[in-house]
Parts: sequence; C-alpha cells; structure tokens
Amino acid sequence: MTPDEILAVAQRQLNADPTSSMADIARAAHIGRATLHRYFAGRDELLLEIGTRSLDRWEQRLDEAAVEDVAAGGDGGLIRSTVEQLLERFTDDSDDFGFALTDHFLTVEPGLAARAEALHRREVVLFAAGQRAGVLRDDVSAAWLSTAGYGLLVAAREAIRVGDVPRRGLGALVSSFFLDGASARQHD
Amino acid sequence: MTPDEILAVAQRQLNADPTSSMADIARAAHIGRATLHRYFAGRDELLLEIGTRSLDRWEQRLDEAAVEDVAAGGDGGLIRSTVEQLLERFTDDSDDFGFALTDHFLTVEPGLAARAEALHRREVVLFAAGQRAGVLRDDVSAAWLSTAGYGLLVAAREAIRVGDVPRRGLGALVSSFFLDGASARQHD
DNA sequence: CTCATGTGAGACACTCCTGTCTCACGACGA
DNA sequence: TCGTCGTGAGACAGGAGTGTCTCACATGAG
Repeated sequence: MTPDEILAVAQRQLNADPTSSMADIARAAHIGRATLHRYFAGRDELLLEIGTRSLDRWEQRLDEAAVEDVAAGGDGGLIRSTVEQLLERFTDDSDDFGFALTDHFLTVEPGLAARAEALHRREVVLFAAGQRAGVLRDDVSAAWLSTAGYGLLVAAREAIRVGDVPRRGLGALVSSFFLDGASARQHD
Repeated sequence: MTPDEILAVAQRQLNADPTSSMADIARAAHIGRATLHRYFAGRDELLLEIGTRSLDRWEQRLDEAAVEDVAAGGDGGLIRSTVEQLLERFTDDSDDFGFALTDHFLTVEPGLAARAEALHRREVVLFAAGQRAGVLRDDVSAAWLSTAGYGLLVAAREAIRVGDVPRRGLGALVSSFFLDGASARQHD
C-alpha cells in the first residue's frame, strides 16, 4: 500500500469522523499502526499532508482556470463562466477534501493558513474583475463573494452527508445558486 | 457566577478554539475546574447543553417568525420577507453559537441531530411554500435552499473570523446574497 | 460569633492517544 | 536456499484530559 493510497483512506476516514485517531486510520487502511507511523511521523504531519494536498488541488483549479488572465482580460462572459467552472470543480473536490473545509487544525496551522489566504486573494481578484465587468454585483465586497462560495461548498458537503441532494449535478447546483440565489427569476 | 454566565463564557471559548478542554473553559471563566464539574457533570454534558440551547434559539426564531402560518398563508411577499428576517436573525445568533454550526459532536449526537432535522424540515416547509407562491426558484429542491442558507451562515462566521467583512450589516448581506446571488442584477 | 454553604486548589486514578521500540513473520530477489 | 526488507503485532513510556474526592478558606446568614 503506497503512501498515496494510505492518504486516500485517511481522507475518507477523516471525512466520516474528523476525530479519528491514528489507530482508527490504520485500521481503516488495514495496516499496522506502526506502519502508518513509518510513513507519517505523527498525526499532525498526516493532517498537514492532507491539508497541503487540498490546497494543491485548490491552487491547481485556479491555475487551470487561469484566473489572473481571465481577470485581466475583463471579458464578462468569460469571467462568469470561469466562476461557474471553478465552483463546479471545487464541489467535486469537496468529496475528497471535505473535512479540510472546516477542520480547526488545518485553519489554524500557520503555513496552511497563509497559503489559503493567498489562494483566497487570487479568487478575490477574479471576483473583483467580474464586478468591474458588470457581471457580478458590486454592492458587496469581492472578498465576501469568495467567502460565500466557500460557505456553499460546506453546504454541498452537508447536503451529501444528509443525503438531501443527489451528488450528480451538485456542482451545477452550487454554481447556479451562487450566481442567481434563491429568488425566482423574473426573466425566465 | 451562574450556570448561564458560565455557559456564555464556554461558548465564547469554544468559538475561539473548539478543542478547548474543561480546564481551558474553567480558566476562561475564572472558576475552578471542580466548580465547572459541579455545574456540568462532564464535557459531553456541557456541549450537549450548548447544543440544546443553540437549537432552542433556532426553534425560537422559527416560532417568532410563525413559519407554518406564513407558509400556509401563501403570501409571496410575506414569505420572502420572513426568509430575509430569519436569515438576519440566524446570522446574529451565529455570533453566540457559531462553533455549533460545524462541531462534529453536536451533529452526531442522536438527540440533537433529530431535533435539528425536525427544525430543518420546518424551514423546508417555508421554502417550499415560497416556491409554490412563485417567489423562490423551484428548479432546485427546497431542502437545498435550506442547506444553502446554512452554508451562508458558516461563511458569515468565517468572514467575521478573518475580518473580511464588518459585522454590522452582515445579516443583511447574508439574506441579500441568499435571495439574489452574486450576479449583477439586470433590473436595477 | 458561629455555622453552613459554595468555592478553589490540589491530589489521585483512570482512560485514551501518541510516539517509539522490538521481534517474529512472510515475501521476494540473489 | 539464504539473506534482506517491509510489515504487523505487541509492549512500553509519556502526556493530556477527565472525573472524583478531599480539604482549607471565605462569605454570608442566623
């Protein structure tokens, strides 16, 4: 069993129960606790690795979408579709990294928090460009738009947990709600 | 120091650090650890009490808003303003009970989970009525609308934690975003 | 003044998790 | 076949949190 496979199991286990101990994780991976310690020196290191990978994924999504280019371009339609695409990808990713969204250790660890803050700022740049281009409302701060998107990801994870909503199409649901909100649209 | 005052301190402490121990909480309340144990038999009981009170508050908000009556009335405008009012109240309450939104123990504890599920259903009734009245979009489930509202409360708490957004007016921000989303409105 | 009550401080045993270590086993290549 | 390497299992000590108990002290009522 490779470190990557162990990490995947650990993520699943921690998503199910964020308080899982090293012994719980080792059991879920069908390996000895000592073996788990050979790969990851301690629980903190394991969490740190997962947190790092979740930020890697986030960063990768922003890179794929070329948010800086899109923002600089100022094309409203492109910005809007980029936001949609990002939210759908994020929603898919939240399957893997869901617990990282709200885990206290991961939000407190200085290195991770700094990286998360930097990625957050990249998003804010995109949202601000959308506001200037007239496709996103500008009566609220771009930072709030980004944070609201985060909240909807937490909601998506919760909806899956409870089983309220089918996983299929959840990404579209998130991005659609993000853009249009809950009101009935007057221009159908 | 009364039990209520102790609980208030405990909530503040747990909001700041959800992993706080009984000793941390006692220290924050400037009381002895034994005294804390006299009021609350154990950590679980303390958390349970806080969780119960957060659900009490939630229930109280739904009662105040008379959601069943409003839903049965079918008046679209009233439903809409009730949703706005609820979200603003919830946002204010999240100051006190923020950590309860995502705490694992509180979402897992069977009694609390059952009560939360019941309150969630009351909200869904209101949202469904809004859909029938034509003021809320009906291309997504009413359950998702309720869960999305929950996500925005998590976002509001996060925004305050980071300091991105002034607390004043945050309730209006949440309810406005919930209803209208992030898109620029075409009919300004 | 005296006594009862509530409190803080400390001690204690217990549990759980962690991190380390050793040892025996089995697979695998030389 | 024989060694090597990775692994699982178990033992161990240390630390942290919990829950209980005792005791000394202060406050306040009678």
